[in-house]
Amino acid sequence: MPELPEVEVVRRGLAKWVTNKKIETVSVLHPRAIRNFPGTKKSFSSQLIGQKITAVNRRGKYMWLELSSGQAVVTHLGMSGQVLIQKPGQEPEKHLRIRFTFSNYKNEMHFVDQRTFGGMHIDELIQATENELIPRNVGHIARDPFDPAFDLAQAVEKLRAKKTEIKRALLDQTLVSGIGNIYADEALWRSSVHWATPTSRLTEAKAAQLLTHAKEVMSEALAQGGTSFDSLYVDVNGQSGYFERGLNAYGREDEPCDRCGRLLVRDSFMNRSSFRCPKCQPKPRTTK
DNA sequence: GTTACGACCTGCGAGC
DNA sequence: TGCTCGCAGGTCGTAA
Repeated sequence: MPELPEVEVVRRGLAKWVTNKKIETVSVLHPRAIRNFPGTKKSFSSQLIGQKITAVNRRGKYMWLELSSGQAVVTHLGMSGQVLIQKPGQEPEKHLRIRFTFSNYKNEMHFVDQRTFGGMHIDELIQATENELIPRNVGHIARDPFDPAFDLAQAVEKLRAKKTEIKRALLDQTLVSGIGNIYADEALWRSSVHWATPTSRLTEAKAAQLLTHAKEVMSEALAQGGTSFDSLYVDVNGQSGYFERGLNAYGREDEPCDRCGRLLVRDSFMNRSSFRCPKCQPKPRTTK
């Protein structure tokens, strides 16, 4: 599933291949892929044709192509989205949703998405700070730990102020962005914290450690090209990452804990899974 | 205002 | 062999 490291791998690939390329055609093949765009498929295309891509940026799991018009094509990969650079004339992918061609680049850019949780829309860029433009609809997303302007102390304060369980807070993109289910479980394992621990019970030091571990594990994943469990996450060339081998908790039910040897367990959490070591990450006595 | 939870969606694997 | 059902999970809208 694409979380921050996976999105960053894709962003880097796109920045390399599509910066300064001029959009010639845009074909929307599935309406859900542009469900956050208020116009039609035709108006989506017509607004983009002739525009030059000037940069590719990211905040958390949101990525956007900056355009010469001052607008941006905002992209979220959802659970199964991919952005691929493909040679023209190749057999289209089964779940190809949007195809871009360029007037000054022979290859095509394909947005492919099996589960259609991802999508693209066109947005206006607004001034976030003196030197920073972000799409209007990304304004509510907090800075991620890789952002040079990320403020750890402020993030710790926001996290502890939230009256909820720690994992729910880690997944809240308005507090800290980029962390999804996999890296939340990994950060919690590294910090020996149970997912249901109330945020109010975390000391400042523990909350800071947790966010530091989240950044650490995502940095390691990024260095290995991201985490892949299947063909659903690949870079712009269709290559999978290797970080699955580096995971200590996620997806490792009934395997021994790398720290103490106890068998890891899987809990049901928010209609999804949470993996932990029952010895290193015991259930808190109270969840209030 | 804040928090919790269901819906969205498709492919795969398990179970019958 | 073929069918049904549960599971995967990020985001958003709605209910409490």
